[in-house]
Amino acid sequence: MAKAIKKETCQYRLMAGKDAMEVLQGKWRIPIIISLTDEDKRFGEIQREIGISPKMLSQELKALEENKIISRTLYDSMPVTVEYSLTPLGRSTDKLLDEFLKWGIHFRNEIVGR
Amino acid sequence: MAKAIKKETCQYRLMAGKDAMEVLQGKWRIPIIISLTDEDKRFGEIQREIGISPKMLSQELKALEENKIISRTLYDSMPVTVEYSLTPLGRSTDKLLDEFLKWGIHFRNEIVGR
DNA sequence: AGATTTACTTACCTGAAGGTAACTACTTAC
DNA sequence: GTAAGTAGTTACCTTCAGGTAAGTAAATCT
Repeated sequence: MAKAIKKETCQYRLMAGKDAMEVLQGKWRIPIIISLTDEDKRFGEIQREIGISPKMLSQELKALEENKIISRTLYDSMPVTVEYSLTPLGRSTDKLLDEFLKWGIHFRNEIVGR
Repeated sequence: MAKAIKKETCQYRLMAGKDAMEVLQGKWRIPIIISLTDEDKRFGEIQREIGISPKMLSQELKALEENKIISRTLYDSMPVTVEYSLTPLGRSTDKLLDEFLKWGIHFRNEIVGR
């Protein structure tokens, strides 16, 4: 550990939380990952599924690619298609995602649904 | 389900993700919850621990209180102190928090630490 | 009476996040 | 050749999250 932050301390947990948030933060990162959890998808498919503009999608896909969460594959087949898929690191969010969604539903039942 | 979104569909998961993000989003929500996981704390204690300005802390605490994640208790003891603590709903983030932090560490090991 | 501590609030400012609309480039279908 | 679908890019604009700095109010210490 570079800055001598011991495991199990509050400071260590704060650092871990910050690290995770940096990658997953924002309106579109989690939705994109959810969308790609089902199956690999093309640009237009993601766009239609989560209702994002092409500009934002392009921008967020680039960021996720830089962080090795997703990968872009170009198929120079019929009309030239591009497929996005989760990398192993992207797939490693599955347990987190699961708890995240479970809690979202729990919260909705407690608060949103009064 | 008001809008007839079936469970297990992608749209349902997108909704759950959005719900959770709305509450947990931002630079300070997760850090505040982490800070209060250890033990109940006072305004100044949280402030010093996570390095937040009084304005932001006050603002975020109010938002978390409105969402029933934390509760504020006034002790009109010695110099008048205020203690913030997690509600049961706040404590219900424990598994999510755990996976979140685990993943943050995993991500750091994979990417940040090359 | 003056200084310090606790818990805030208020006013102001800046940059990043996100949105809209229009345009590009390539291919295939008609 | 022109329309339609793919996968984006570019320019511009608005909003809001977050930051800084200073002020307030009540009590306690000295």
